[in-house]
Amino acid sequence: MTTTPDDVDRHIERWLPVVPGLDADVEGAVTRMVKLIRHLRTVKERVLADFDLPPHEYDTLHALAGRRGRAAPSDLAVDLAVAPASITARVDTLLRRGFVRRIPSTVDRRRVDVELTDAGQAAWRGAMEIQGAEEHRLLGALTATERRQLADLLRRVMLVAEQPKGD
Amino acid sequence: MTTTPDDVDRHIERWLPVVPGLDADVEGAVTRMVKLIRHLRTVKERVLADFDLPPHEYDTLHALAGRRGRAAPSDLAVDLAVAPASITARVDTLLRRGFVRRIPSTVDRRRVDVELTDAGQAAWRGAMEIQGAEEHRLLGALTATERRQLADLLRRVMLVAEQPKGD
DNA sequence: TCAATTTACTTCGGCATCGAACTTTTCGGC
DNA sequence: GCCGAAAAGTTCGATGCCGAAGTAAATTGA
Repeated sequence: MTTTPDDVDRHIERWLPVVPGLDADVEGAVTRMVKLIRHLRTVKERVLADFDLPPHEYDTLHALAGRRGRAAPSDLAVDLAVAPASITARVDTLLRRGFVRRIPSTVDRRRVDVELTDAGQAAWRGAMEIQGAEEHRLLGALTATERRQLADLLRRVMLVAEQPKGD
Repeated sequence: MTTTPDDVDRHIERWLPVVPGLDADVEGAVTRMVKLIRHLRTVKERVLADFDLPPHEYDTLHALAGRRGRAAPSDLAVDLAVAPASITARVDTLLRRGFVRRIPSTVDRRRVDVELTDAGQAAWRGAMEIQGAEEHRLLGALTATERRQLADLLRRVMLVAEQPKGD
């Protein structure tokens, strides 16, 4: 019963007088997700700095690895939820660092696949192996059963988010 | 038992062969948080577009409102987790729209408080009242008890995130 | 009292992002 | 086959952001 309050409990207390209709559980869940994700992003940036990899470059390598080392720019744009123009810029700088190469398609001459080089693969894997340690540290606050519970609750919320509002 | 799989389940299945050591519950929880927050941000942007308010302008008004309509730029920088230089720029444009005014402090002439005007207050409140509807729609997938459960699980994770790693 | 330090904010330069316009190539209907 | 529409990728211009340097004012302490 006597659970320790966190930053978000204080946050909500501070906002209640300003917005009377506030639901502590809804606002609490959403705000905690925002802060947790921001925390993970911050830690990730610190880790990547040691590898001399800006986050957006790492993310691009990561997306490529997820496509088994080869993908079209438009695929990467979708996977990374980023404008196609940004992919062009990212690939340009990764090219200069020798982490990827551009391979013009022979069957469809509009397309130019992007491929991970060995150096790119190595850079990604090196940074990746440290990635996720912080996620496990945080989620280690829960038991295995509770982690499953959390993942399941979030899945049910996700399913609503995936449905367009009009349905 | 036969829960419907969501995008994240497919995401994890796709990544398992690439990263064998993947924990489905940890990765699932984190990825769902990322995607849910992104979804909420997207919807928020759509809502704000109707009010002709770029998100960062709204956020600034929101932070000001949370300080009861008056705050120092440095306070806003902390609340918004943004560089002080960005606050200057944001206040400049809000000034042009008549949503805030700068009030030089009489006691400490380095300080320049930022104050919400009536127009700014109205713009914020107007957009705010629609804000959160989507949060409630998503969290509506759960019962009140489950929402409390979710908030509680996330609080325990938050408490770990708040502690510096060195402890 | 006054010089050194600290604090508050702004200006500046560089980078990443985006939407829109553009080029090239392919596809579809007739 | 051929012409208009669609698609893939790039270029361009504008915007927001940040870190670092700059300015001005207050505080500290000898």
